[in-house]
Amino acid sequence: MQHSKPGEPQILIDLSTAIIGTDGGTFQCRLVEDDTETKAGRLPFGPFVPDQHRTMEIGLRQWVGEQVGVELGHVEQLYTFADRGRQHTTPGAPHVVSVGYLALTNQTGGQTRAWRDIYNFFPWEDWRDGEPSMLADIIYPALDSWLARHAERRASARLAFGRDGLPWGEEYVLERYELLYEAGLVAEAFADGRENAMPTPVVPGEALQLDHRRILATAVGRLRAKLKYRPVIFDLMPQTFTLTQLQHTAETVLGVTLHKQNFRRLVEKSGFLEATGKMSKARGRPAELFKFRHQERSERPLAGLRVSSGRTRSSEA
Amino acid sequence: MQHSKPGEPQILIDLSTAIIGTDGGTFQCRLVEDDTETKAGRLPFGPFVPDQHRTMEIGLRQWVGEQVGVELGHVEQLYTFADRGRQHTTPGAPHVVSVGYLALTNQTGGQTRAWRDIYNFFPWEDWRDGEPSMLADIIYPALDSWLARHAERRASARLAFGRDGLPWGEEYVLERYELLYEAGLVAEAFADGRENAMPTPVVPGEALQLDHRRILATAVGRLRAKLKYRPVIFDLMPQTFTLTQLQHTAETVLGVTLHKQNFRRLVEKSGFLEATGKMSKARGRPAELFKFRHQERSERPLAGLRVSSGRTRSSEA
DNA sequence: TAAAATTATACTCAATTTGAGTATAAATAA
DNA sequence: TTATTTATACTCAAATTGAGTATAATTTTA
Repeated sequence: MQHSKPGEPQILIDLSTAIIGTDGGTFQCRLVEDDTETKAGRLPFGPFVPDQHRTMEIGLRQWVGEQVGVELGHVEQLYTFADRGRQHTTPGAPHVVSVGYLALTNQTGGQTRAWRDIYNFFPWEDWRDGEPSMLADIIYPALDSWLARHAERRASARLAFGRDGLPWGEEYVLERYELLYEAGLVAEAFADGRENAMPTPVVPGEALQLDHRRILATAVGRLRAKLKYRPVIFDLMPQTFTLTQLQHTAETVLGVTLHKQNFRRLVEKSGFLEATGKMSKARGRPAELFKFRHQERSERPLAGLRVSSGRTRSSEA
Repeated sequence: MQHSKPGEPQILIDLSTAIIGTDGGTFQCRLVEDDTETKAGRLPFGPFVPDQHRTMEIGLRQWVGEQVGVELGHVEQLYTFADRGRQHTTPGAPHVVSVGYLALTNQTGGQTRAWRDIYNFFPWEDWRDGEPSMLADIIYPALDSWLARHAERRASARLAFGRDGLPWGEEYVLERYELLYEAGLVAEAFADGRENAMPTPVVPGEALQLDHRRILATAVGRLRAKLKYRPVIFDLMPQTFTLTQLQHTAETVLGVTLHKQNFRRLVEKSGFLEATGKMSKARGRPAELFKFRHQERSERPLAGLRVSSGRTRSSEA
């Protein structure tokens, strides 16, 4: 039939995991600390070794355990990336295919250097204080100039960035990052030797090693989309929490602000919460502490959070 | 770092594509004709050869072109399967990982032996005439007997099959198939040598080679889910079509019947359709022919079809 | 050829959901 | 003790959804 003959170049599969958590109002991703300060960060990753790993998930849990030792909640496969030119490119070396995973955790060490704010890597994704000014100031001009020479990509750009009156779809994180990459506006495009890449990245935002920023973008996009139809948000929460904490977590992930009273209504009606009777002590009126009904996770089929962004934080003030 | 040493077993990546189309009321998948009648069918597939394929999509298009020659519309990656024991298991042979793809087409040769009705493989998924009786007669008793010994899987089974008053979620196609596999109730479980597998498949439904029925289940589940928030249905339609044809296609894919007047309202409001002014000639009152506005595909962000099943076809009669 | 059957399309209407508030309560901070 | 902060309850109009009824334009059949 059509199977590869021996002697053909070896394929190596890397398992890379974007471990995501939140801490107060920050949206965090766990990086590996073993690299020098000067080099770009990286996600925990390692090869899939079929002899040792019965499944890929077993493999990734090994690498996560060895490299960062975070306890994982929800784990899901994201996408398999195999395009040439987005990986280690040592000639003669095996071709590397990377399988990206998303993992959620509720233990974030807010202080550690290893937990980084995800919006460092995608500053244009955080709309909690309104539309980031860098879009109009930097990204749109640069993108438009590239689009002038690539008219065929205009429709994708309009959809991804919500131009011409289209809404900003918070889940199109990957589509936006890939357009910026394609247009040569992010650092990785230069590293990968794209002919049109700018020698200095035009768009603000920190790079990661290899294709790890692409995997992280996939993870954030998937998480934002999933939040709306599955109760995954609870994997990011501590044992008990107030409704405001829950809302802040949702806002942090989605990168938008939500209407407080309607958020409560939605989430209370969903049946996922159980009041503990205890109260939180902070400033202002104490709030009731809730916990997630693990039972219900399998019971209720969908129900999650829909976005209907209230006012922005700035206009609230 | 942690890369695989030379001498470790080779990895081979297979690219397998579920090509899906519809023809009138049937939901079809393209199989390869090269196999003997007695053997189970298979999807077009072949290895990913990095030297020849710049991307996996290029690879899959080659195998599809050579093996079935169908013109593909929308193409999307589904999932990467790597578990041991679900693949060629010749000892010493390279470990096979398969990357499944979904492709949509509007050219289905309804007559050919190669185009098979998808509901042959998943007869429990077709609810257009109401709940298939095999669920109550065969599947639930067998599953319950297995669940008695595997209480930890009960919650998943309730969600997947909509037991105990939960709704039947038409998109959980993969979850249902995998549960049946796990319970040893489908033919592939026996072929893969699961200890608990029944020697004769308990549940009706034709098998496919290798893990191809699993890939097809993933494809159907993804397609059903996607139909609700993206205008992918138009990739299954001919150039022009009536609203009834469009509805039948949606019903065929989703496996449920829909309320006619509300379907019209939804789809007309969506802005994806353009009237051609021409009329179809058939029985009854002629219907207006519409075409899809390709422009709008990128304009409108989401909007698709929500399921709110009307009456079943049987209760309609 | 007229009535029956078939299919398409227009329109209605109540129930529910959503978006955007106002009002009030219970704490801490000035 | 008054202001500030945060939480929670409740309202209300607009939009969407689910489930019809009514009627129009064909073909089939008696």
